[in-house]
Amino acid sequence: MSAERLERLYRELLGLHGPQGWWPIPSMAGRPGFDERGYHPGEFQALQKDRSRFEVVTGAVLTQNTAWTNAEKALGELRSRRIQTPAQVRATETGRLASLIRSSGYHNQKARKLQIVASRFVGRGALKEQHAPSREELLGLWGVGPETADAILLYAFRKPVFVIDAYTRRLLGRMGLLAGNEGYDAVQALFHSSLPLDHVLFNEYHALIVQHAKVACRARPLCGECPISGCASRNPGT
DNA sequence: CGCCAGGTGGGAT
DNA sequence: ATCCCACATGGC
Repeated sequence: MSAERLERLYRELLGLHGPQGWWPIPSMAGRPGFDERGYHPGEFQALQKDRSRFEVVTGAVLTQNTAWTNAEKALGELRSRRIQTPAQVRATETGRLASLIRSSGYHNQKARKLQIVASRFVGRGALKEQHAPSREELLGLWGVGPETADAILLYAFRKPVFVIDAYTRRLLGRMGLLAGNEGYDAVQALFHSSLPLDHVLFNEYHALIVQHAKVACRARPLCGECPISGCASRNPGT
């Protein structure tokens, strides 16, 4: 079974890269006007948790098919303009929102997506963990596909759902664990049936896959740098 | 310059 | 159901 291979892969990635600590809200430290946590001094503490959670939701949309650094800049723009709550995102004129998140790419589409997603979370308690939306409800929102829905559930609401992305497919494909034509849910089922349903584990595991895909299992793989055992793709090339 | 980046929706087949 | 394409910016 692939369960052992997925368990071993996790241990190897963790040993290789160390804990990743996703979803860290990106640090704005050093930027003018921000304190060491990226917030202006004296911000209302009680709202920080909701803001932080909503920022994770926002980040999940902004990073769609986009380098995280570009999404992070857009998040910084929203933060510096105090557009940090669902109501504030919804109330911002769409064109202005788009210009603020320009660095994330697809900014016109993403501005629209953000306002739709924001609308779902407007209202008291809407961001509380016990009020987490269902996966089906998220998938019903225009602009939210399976990866974004799962990223929101896992990283914002701590639900044990494994996030499948292009990196996951590439890595597992090269390891010989995927044929290549499996759909999203089938790949996810591989993880769900092989591992304990633990949101901390899934959080760290997905982050480790991304890190490994960035430094070794790249589009052009650096197999010489990669000690992962049993990978089928340690080809002669490169 | 070309390729790649933590996808998704819509339209054609 | 499954391909194909538009959507867009920034880093290397």
